[in-house]
Amino acid sequence: MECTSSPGGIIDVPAGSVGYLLARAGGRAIRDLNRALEPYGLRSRHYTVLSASAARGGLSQRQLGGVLGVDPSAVVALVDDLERAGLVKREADPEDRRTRLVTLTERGHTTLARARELAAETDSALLGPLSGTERATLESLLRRIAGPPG
Amino acid sequence: MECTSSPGGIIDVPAGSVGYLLARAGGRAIRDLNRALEPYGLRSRHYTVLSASAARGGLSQRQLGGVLGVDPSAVVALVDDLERAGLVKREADPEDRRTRLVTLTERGHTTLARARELAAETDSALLGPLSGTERATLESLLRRIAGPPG
DNA sequence: TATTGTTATACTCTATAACTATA
DNA sequence: TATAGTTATAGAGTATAACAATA
Repeated sequence: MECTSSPGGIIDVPAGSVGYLLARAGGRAIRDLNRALEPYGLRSRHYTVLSASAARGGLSQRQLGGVLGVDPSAVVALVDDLERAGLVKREADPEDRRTRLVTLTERGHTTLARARELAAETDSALLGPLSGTERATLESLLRRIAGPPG
Repeated sequence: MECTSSPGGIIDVPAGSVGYLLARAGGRAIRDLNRALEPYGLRSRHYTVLSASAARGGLSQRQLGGVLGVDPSAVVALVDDLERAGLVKREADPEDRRTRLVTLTERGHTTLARARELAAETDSALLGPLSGTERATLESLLRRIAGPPG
């Protein structure tokens, strides 16, 4: 009977453990990023929406949901938050009046830049125990298994 | 403007992306395992409780929470479910009448064995794109960053 | 008829505080 | 007083169905 309080590491990992380790590390990554973004009134989901909108320049909400693997109804709430904070605008699509193109405001771009820094710092803290090449290896392996959204 | 429907892979990953990839892969792992366990009326959290209880043989609920990184109040609900399903028992601790030792029933052991198989299959499916050595590398890297529970 | 955005709803997960019985 | 278990509750995340406007 050793280390029952376990304050230093993972002791009992179920067989079939890689999924468990992924879920645990992923949960930690989200919690850490949420904490870092808290002063800006944002959460990690807002950051991904902001980032995807900037990268594509005027995505519809349906496209946002597809790219990020988020349900369209959830996208509505996230864009609501960002619009209320003045970080994005919903603009009319001249080609289809059903869709609303999400674009970043100037303030949205500056906030995104700051959020990127915070995300990079959070990543560095999480990956602290790993060397540079090990981090690259991990990212490469994760990209191959993370698969499509959903 | 390429692949806006993105049915084949992750296209727009925010900078500071390893955490994002971890969260995405971890979410997928949990969803897949939950789906596999559904016919048994269990979810992934039940499986970890079952597995940890078997490995240590008679853990208190407080210890379970510590080992798994789950809040004690959540442990109560999980053990309630498992006890109702006849998979675990709450036994009196002869040394401290406050604590209740969680142990597996015979049926709990057989169910755990089956759940282990399903978890291993789920892991294999998730890690399908990776070779054996790559899987080992991934697991090793994850163990170093997953850190203590919580 | 199909699709976009939207609302409403529900269930899981997580986290916190407070209560009880024991220590 | 401190701890183990428990209860209640609230928030975030996720998923589904249905509806209005538009295609």
